Amino acid sequence: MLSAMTTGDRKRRERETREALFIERAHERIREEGLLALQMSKLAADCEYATGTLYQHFESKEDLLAAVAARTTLQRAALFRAIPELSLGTRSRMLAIVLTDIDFAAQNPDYYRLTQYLVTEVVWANVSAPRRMALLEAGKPISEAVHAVVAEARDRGDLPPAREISEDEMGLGPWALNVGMQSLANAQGLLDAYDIHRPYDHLIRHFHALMTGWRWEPRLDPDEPTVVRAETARVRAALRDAGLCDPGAV
Amino acid sequence: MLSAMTTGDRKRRERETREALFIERAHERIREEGLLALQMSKLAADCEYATGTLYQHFESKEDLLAAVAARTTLQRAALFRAIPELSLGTRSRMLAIVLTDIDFAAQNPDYYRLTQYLVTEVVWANVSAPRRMALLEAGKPISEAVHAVVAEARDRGDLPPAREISEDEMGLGPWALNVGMQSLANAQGLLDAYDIHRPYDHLIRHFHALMTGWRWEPRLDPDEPTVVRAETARVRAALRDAGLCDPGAV
DNA sequence: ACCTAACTCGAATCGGGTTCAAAAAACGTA
DNA sequence: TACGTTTTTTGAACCCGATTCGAGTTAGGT
Repeated sequence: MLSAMTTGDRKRRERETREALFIERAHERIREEGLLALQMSKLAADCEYATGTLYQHFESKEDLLAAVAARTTLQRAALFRAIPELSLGTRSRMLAIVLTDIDFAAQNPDYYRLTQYLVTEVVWANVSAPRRMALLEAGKPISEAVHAVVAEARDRGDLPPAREISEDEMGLGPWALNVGMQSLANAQGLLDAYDIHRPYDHLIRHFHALMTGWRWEPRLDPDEPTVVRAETARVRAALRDAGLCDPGAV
Repeated sequence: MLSAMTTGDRKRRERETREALFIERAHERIREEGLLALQMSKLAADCEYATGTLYQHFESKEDLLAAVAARTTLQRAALFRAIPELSLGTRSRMLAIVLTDIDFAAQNPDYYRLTQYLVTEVVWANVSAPRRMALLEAGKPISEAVHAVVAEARDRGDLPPAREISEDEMGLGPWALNVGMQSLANAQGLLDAYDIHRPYDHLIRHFHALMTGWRWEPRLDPDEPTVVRAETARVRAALRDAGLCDPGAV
């Protein structure tokens, strides 16, 4: 009885290790050769397993991709955990969240492309329900961080009391702005066609406009480039001091 | 010589008609059965042509999808042409642009999904250069409308004079907000997980926050639901009067 | 040592996008 | 109108890669 349980445990552990190996290697291959080049049989061979074994872990290729995305989302989400505790004003902490996301996207260009591809109906339809949930779940800490900062801002009076808008709905604005800018920035040739460069600088400025529009104090004019840049630098420095930001980030 | 030219013309016309037929039918099938179900050989058979003939018009399946998207983008873009001439304040005209887009998305749910799928690196890579350009080109009238409204707002003093931001870069904010909200709203189960409903109502409120943050007059508090709703109704009415909006829209 | 259940293997299957050699049509010429 | 040449159309064959599944292997229990 006891032995059955422990050997059972070992097998489960081994299974998880193998799954992690598949996910890890898949991510490497995507980083190196792109989504296009990823092949199930090649990946299996790479890990020294048969194709069929790979399919014991993932119902489909899309399912595997979702697992890769979930793993990276977990890493990404971890970056946001400590932000609500930063010794910065609430509005600056909100900026910290945006900057953290921008930097993460810059350092993991394939992550956004993968996510974008995944949530496409065609692809999403082939992801198993548990993995969909895992992916959604993995992002929760981010919205929790946003929620906490918004709630504190209201408590402190930095943000007017809610009338008909919840914390999450308030966070939806910057979230959508972020996602949208990532999409536009990633669409090959799109922004070039409009002669728009450095999209993330614009993201930051529009973010400030949005916050100021909601009367989040201290208000900051998005059209004061010097002030905007100074605030960005200040918050980045705070992130760096707290060790929440790779020194590599611009 | 003359005859050669005229018969050549006829052939070109016939070719274009056939291409339009393919695009039209492909769109129908996508509407009815979804992107997933579209098959090149089935589509060709549906139009009573051989598979190979279809490939005389489109280099690949993705190329065909881009053509479908371009056609719909042309229709969509046409809706924006007359907006700068509307007898509304500049800020309300900006809202008119956003509302028009929301309504179009609501009436053409597959259009956004298709576009989202198309700009994915994996898919975009298989679209021929001319069609990519055609798709980008098709959207130009939209950015021209935005450009015109922003320029007029500055002229009239509704919007402070540009410091370091062009008209297009100003329009980038609402654009990103729109695209982002569409993405989030389309990602099956995502917003539900955060208990967020009616994403487009929030889009409108965040839009107002963004505009107010840029000091676009007359400023409007995004957290005054009554005022926001009234303004939405007013602008929708103006669109309807000008015949720029299907009466079916909410 | 043997039996059985669970797992692993990879060659075979399958589906659908894409190609291409043959057939048909269109065109120009005598 | 008949004939050679070029262009277009055709759809069965090809190819690629995701997925499956029956044979072979391993591990646990007796």
